[in-house]
Amino acid sequence: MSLPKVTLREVANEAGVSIATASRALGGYAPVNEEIKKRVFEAARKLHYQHNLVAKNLRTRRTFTIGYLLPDITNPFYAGIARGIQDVAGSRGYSVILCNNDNDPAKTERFGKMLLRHRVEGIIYSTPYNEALLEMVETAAANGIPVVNCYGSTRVPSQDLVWSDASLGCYRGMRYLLELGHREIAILKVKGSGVSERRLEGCRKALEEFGVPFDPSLVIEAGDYSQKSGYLSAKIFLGNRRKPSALLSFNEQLSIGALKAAREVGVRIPQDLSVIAVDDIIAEVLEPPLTAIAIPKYEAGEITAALLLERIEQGDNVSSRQIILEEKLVVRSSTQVPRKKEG
Amino acid sequence: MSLPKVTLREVANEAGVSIATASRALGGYAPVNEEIKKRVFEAARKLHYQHNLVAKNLRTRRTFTIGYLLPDITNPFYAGIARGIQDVAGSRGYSVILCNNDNDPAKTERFGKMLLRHRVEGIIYSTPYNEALLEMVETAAANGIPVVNCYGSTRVPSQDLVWSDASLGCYRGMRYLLELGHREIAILKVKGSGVSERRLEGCRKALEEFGVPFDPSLVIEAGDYSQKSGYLSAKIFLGNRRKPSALLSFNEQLSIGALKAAREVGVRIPQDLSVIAVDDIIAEVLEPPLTAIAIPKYEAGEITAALLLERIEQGDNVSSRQIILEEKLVVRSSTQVPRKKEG
DNA sequence: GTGAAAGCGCTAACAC
DNA sequence: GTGTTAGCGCTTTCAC
Repeated sequence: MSLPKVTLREVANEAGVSIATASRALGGYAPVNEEIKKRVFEAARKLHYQHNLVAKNLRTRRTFTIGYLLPDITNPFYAGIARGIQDVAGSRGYSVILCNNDNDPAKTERFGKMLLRHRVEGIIYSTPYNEALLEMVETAAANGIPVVNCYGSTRVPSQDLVWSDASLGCYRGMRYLLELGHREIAILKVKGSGVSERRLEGCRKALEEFGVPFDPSLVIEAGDYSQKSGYLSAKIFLGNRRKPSALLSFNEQLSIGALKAAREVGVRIPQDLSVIAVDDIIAEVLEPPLTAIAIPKYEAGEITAALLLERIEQGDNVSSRQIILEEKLVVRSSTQVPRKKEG
Repeated sequence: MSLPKVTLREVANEAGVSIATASRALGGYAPVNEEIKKRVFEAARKLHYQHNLVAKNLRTRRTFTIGYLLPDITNPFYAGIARGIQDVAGSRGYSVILCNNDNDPAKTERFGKMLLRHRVEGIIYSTPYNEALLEMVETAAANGIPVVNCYGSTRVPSQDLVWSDASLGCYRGMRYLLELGHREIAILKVKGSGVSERRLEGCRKALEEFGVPFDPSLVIEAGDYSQKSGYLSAKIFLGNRRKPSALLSFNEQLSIGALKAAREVGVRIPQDLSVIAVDDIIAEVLEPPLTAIAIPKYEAGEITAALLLERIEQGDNVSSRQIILEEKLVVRSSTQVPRKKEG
């Protein structure tokens, strides 16, 4: 392969100056005679010189690279965050290495080590708790490389954290349903999920404000955040004698399953059942287009990256920050006023 | 920040051996006395030594890093490819730097240069043609770093190319409709798209095999691959006197728009109109679940990465390869036999 | 302003 | 098997 790699030495020779001068001219590290500068640039162009960042990084002990540890880039939620991160990192001259860990501790450990060895200058993570993640964060901290949490484990103490207010989001959704006149509102949550608990809090707060007693029997617990779980859970509550007039589900995938179940048993949306889903990835193209509680993934990514770069560049002497973004309600056609009660 | 960074020197001192021996022990570059080896590992562990890849990379002139140039990771199509790439790269010890260029020549140029300066060992691209892309590919080639095209510009000559057979995919979709008995089949393509032309070829081949004359008036040209274009185009053909019994659309987003238009004018799917879409990202959760022609994005990513790594490791003396994957038909409920013609 | 030289942290000859 | 030494390609004192 490859032609003889051209280094600063060649450029310097071609321009008839020392390596140091060539470096200074090209890198703008120190003032260089204009005429010489021109000669150096000309030589570099002519030889197709490509600045070797590996060498530079070794010498300067900086890499302008950060790592992003996420479950799966194929999940649009994380893709949104990733894009936000990359946009601000890129605009400030940093590259980012993506690591899909599938929430697998073994992969987390492998990638974590890899990032540290690559001497990334900072790490962002969006993954749930496990031992390997905790250890990664700790050794990173011990090595003085900042770590910021963006929708990742709340059980891992990290310097900065970016999330959105799950409680507020659901408070808003619930309020909207209550304002429409709904009083029997089913809630589709996920068992054992901390976020689900916070969402539930928001719901309760709204109910309280409307003087509607919280009814635990209207809370359905799905096994996980999947379409299938949503489908199965919805089948159960749709089969009950009790007919809620609205459903607030804590995840888009769950809602898709619920929609399918509703269609199968002839429950029309929104005429028979109003539906709100958390997250707004494909809600708009579903049938009917879903009223949704939108999570600001892209903005979260941007802000997270900004916090990280600040720590990298200003040094690590800032106290830890928690940024909680808002989740907004996007009203579409899956919600309407409830039908009058029969009987 | 940071504790005094521990280097091989410290580890060697701690273990009471030379730097070279420590390096050999840790890196497994050469046989080392078992007992000494143990001492070195123990010292490394004790000091929390992290192998410095920047230094190693400079010395060995390798980086085990590749670059992936794509339009936008937020687009599930590219996210699928990216995941395939990262999985095989990761499993073979390579990291990948993602670059979202939004098809913007300026970004393409910036990222291209950045990758070369980082001394990536190979580049994969999935972006349409522009001058900057062409130049990037050429300078990479000139520097001996292999470049592989995965669903990227067919106008840029590259060493290897991975695509799927657009013509075959649509041939299969068309055949399926014809087998069901459809004879008036509308085709929703995109103006000025090379892929669309190949898809059209597949359609014509199927029609020919069934002895059904190709009718250009059934081909609708959308302005681009967006929902809105699909909606507008569908509105037009649904309003015509001529009522095709089926629609084959060359993109999922187009189909979503078409579905919406159909609902608005009371055309039921599949009773009044059978629909097939190309690509299978959210086709399953649409209403009705769409029969789709699936594009093997993940597999394409895997294969592309494998080809690239092969070139990196075996050297560049293989002749160029073109891998054309199959697109498969996934039958769901948006297609059925046509209704009998009225009158 | 410019050049000589040291050295970032590692690996790989080369001797022993 | 092990140690000594010479770089990888840069940036950055330090002299001039």
